[in-house]
Amino acid sequence: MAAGASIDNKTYRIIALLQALPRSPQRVTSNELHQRLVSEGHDITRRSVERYLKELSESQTFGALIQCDDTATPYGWSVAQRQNLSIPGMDAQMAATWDLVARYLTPLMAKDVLDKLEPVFNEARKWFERHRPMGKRYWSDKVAYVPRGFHLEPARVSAGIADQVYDALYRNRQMNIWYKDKDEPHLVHPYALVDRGAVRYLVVRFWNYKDYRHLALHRLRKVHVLDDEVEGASTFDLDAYLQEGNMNLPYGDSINLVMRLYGRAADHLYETPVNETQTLNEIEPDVTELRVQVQNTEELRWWVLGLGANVEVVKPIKLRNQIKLELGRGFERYA
Amino acid sequence: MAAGASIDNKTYRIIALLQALPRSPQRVTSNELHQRLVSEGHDITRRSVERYLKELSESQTFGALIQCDDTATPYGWSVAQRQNLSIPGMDAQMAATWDLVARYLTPLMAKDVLDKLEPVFNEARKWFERHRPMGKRYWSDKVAYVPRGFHLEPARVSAGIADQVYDALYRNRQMNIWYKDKDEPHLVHPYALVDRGAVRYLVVRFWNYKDYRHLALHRLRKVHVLDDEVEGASTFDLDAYLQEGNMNLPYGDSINLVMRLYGRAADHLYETPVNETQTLNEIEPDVTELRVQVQNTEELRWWVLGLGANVEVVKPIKLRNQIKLELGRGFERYA
DNA sequence: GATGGGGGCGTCAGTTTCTGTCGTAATGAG
DNA sequence: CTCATTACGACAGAAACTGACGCCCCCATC
Repeated sequence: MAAGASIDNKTYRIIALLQALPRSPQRVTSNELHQRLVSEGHDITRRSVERYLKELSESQTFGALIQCDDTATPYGWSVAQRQNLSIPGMDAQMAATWDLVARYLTPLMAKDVLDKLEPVFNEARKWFERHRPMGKRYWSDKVAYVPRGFHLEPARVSAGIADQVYDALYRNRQMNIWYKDKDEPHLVHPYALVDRGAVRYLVVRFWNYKDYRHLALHRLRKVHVLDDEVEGASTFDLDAYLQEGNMNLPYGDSINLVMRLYGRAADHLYETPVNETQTLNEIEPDVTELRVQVQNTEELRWWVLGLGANVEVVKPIKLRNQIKLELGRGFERYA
Repeated sequence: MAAGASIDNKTYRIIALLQALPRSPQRVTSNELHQRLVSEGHDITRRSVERYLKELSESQTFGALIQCDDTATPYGWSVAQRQNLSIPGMDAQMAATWDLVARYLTPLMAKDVLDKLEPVFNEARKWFERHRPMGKRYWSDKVAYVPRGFHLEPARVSAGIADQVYDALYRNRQMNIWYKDKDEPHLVHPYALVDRGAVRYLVVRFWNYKDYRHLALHRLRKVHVLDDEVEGASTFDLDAYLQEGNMNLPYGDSINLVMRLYGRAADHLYETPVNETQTLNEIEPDVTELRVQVQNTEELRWWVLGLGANVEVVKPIKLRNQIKLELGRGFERYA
C-alpha cells in the first residue's frame, strides 16, 4: 500500500522507536518497544528493534541520549535524564528564549516541576556552549530578568511526591496519602490541583466523606497510587468550584473602580494597563484619574495599599472606606 | 573507518538534516544544506539531500513538519511554524508540565517571546488530544493556576522588532532605530536587555554619546540591524551596571528587618518564607515577630504597605518611619 | 533575444544495507 | 532442575540507497 509504505522504513521506524522510549528512571524492554511499534502500525520483527537499540546506543549521535540497564534481563532501555533532542535544532533565538524562560520560572515554580524542564534548558545551554563567540560575552550576560513584586520562596515538595500525585490525577486513581506527621495513611480521591505559585493545593475527598478538602502538596510525606478509580471524577467542575469561592481565590465581583493617582504614580499604567477597559485622564496637573473595570479581590486591595499615599480610591464607596480604614488602623500601630 | 561509519548512514544523515533546517520564515536551499552536512562530516551528494527533503516532506511522519517554498528557485526549505518534534516524545508528565508552563508564562511574558515557545506547547497540546481519555475530562480541566499578585497587561511589542533586537544584541551589531514618533532613525550600540516582566528595556549608547540610555522595547517602531560591531561590547558588565542602581531596580542595601505580624498574617510565611534567613516567633498570642535579612527595596515597601494594618515594622527605624509617614499621608487623602 | 549557469528531477545499475529467520548460549523464575 | 525468555551471532535473499549522468527549465546577464 502506498500509505503504509512511508512508515515501513528504517528512518521512520527509528524515529518512532526514539519517541516511544521513556525518560529514565522509567524503562522498557525491547519486547515492550516491539509491541508498541507494531501496534502503531510498523511491520517489524523484534530482532530489528534489538538491533536498532544497540546500534543507537553505540552511535555518536545518540550515544549520550540512550541508556541501557543491562544488569538484569530483560534489559531496560530509556532516555537519559537531562538529555533532549529537538527538531528543528536550537538557534540563537530559541536558546535565548529558553534561557529567559528558565529565569522567569525559577523563582516562581516549584523545583520538582522545573526539574522536568531541565532537558530542554540543557539543550539550550549546550547550544550556547557550542556557539560561544570567541572572546565575547555569553548571551546570558546581556539579559537580566528582574521581576517586579516581592519574592517569597516556593514551598518545597519532596522528591517523587509530585510525580505520583500528577499521575494519580491524570489517570483518575485513588491514593493513599501520609499527611503531615500522621502515621497512618488516608484514602483519598483526588479531583484537581490548584497552583498558587508558591503553594500547590490538591483538591480531594477523603474516603467516605462528601466534602472536598484542600491539601497542600508540600505537606504530603508519602503517596501511594492505587488502581481504583476516583468516584465522580468526570462530574467535578474545577472552574465552577473555584468561582464559588471555595479557595479564597481572587474571584471577586466585578466593580467599576475610579481612582486618583498623584505625581508619577500613573506613568506605568500608560504602558502596562490593568486591562483593556482602562481609561486615564489627567484631571489636573499631577493628578490622573483611572477608571477601570476589575474584579474586587484581595489582590486588588494589596495593589492599592501598596501604592501608598500616591493613590486615592474614589469609587466604589465601599472599597474607599475599606482602604481608608486599613490605612487608618495601620497608622495607629505606629502611634 | 569505524568512527566515521556511524555517521554515514541514512538515519543519521536525516537527523542531521532535520536539525540543520531553520524555523520558518527563515529558509535554506538544498545546496546550503548539502554544504552544511558535508562540513559536519557527512559524505553525501547533493542529490541525496534533495531526495531526502522531498521524501520527508511527503512522508506521514514529517509531512506537517517540513515546508518547501517552491514558488521560486532555488526552493526554500524550512520547518513549519508551531511544529516541533522532541526526542523522547511527550508523556503525561511532560505534557502536563508544558501546559502549566504556558499558564505561568502567559500573564508574565511578552507575547512575542511566548510565540517562540508555541511549537513546544503545541506538541504538548497534540499529545493531550491524541491521548484524550474517552468521556473523561482533559488534564487542563484538573489544574488551575491562579498566581498571586495584581496583574497588569504586558506592554505590546510590534511583531518582528524583538527578533531583530535580540539578533543585534546576540551578534553585537549596531542598529538604526526609529523611536516613538520621531521620523529619523538613530544609530545606537545595544549592550543589554533588562526584562521587568511587563516591560523590557534595552540598554544602549547613542552614536557619539558616552552615557548609557534605556529604551523601552515597545516604543521602538522600526529597527534596522547593521553590519558594524558594537563598540566595547565585551567590557560592558550588566550586573555591575544594575548594582550601581542605574535602573531603579530593586537592588537595595541589605537590612535586618524586624516586623510584627498580627492575626493570621504570619501564617503564609511559615510555608513560603521570605528567604532562608527568616525566623518567626510568636511573642504573644496573635502577634508574631518576623526577623529576616532582606534588600531594602521599593518592592519591599510595596509588600509591607500591601499587608496594611496587619503588620508593624519595628526595625530599622528608618524604614519604620517611612512606612508610618506613607500610611499617614495616605490616610489624610481620605480625610 | 541569445546564452550560460544553476537548480530540480528522472533514470539506472551496482552496491550497500537491511531484514526475517534460525540457532545457541545465558539468564532467571518457579 | 526445568522451562520460558532473552540477547545475540550468522546468513542469504530482498529491499533500499547511492552516485552518476543527463535533461529541462528558470532566471540573470549580456
